[in-house]
Amino acid sequence: MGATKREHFTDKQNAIATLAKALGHPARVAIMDYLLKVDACICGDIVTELPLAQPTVSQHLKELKNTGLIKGNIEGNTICYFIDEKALDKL
Amino acid sequence: MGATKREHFTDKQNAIATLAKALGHPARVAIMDYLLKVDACICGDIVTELPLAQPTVSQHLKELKNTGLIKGNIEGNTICYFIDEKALDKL
DNA sequence: TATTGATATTGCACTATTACGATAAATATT
DNA sequence: AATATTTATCGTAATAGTGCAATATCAATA
Repeated sequence: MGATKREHFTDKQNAIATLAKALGHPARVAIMDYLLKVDACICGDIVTELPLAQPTVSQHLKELKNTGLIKGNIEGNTICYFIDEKALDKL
Repeated sequence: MGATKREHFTDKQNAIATLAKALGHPARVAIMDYLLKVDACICGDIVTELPLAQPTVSQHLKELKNTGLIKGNIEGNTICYFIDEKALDKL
């Protein structure tokens, strides 16, 4: 074994667990903190802000995006990330 | 690599992440659900309630206890688990 | 005290997560 | 078009988490 048995739990329990898991890493908490503070920013700012390499940050951003906590707008060369207020309400 | 670089983040960010991580598994959400519903119960009830083997449940209970979300009173042969209201307030 | 019952711990197999260098992809600039 | 800039993806090493059978522990009871 080794994999979480999600199918044995309710949708609501899985939904809460998924949201909680997304915030279960300090880097992702730090990203949310930062986005709350600056309202919206480009990805590069977050990479500068965090003590992690760019690919690692990109990976964390992807996870936050996948759980719907943040969204990203492509603006030419850069990507503007911001918190999805709807998702934030769930918390 | 592979381990979370906790030392690079603030205490608050790590504290939030630790709490969130504890709730980042549906089994642990289910345990909290159950304890909220019945107020307090003995460990065996949780094992019966969950679709997981006893050692696995015991492990999840340990994690919840370690993060301070629940507490356990030894009552003779059994252990009575209940939610720590103080910890719940943090959420 | 031998047995039963409840919970915890150990040991192990398996899967998932974290981190980062290298590199790709795509737009902007020269 | 060539180059620089920004972000994503790939590949991979290291660590962490999940689940369970077997077993240990410890109180209750026969």
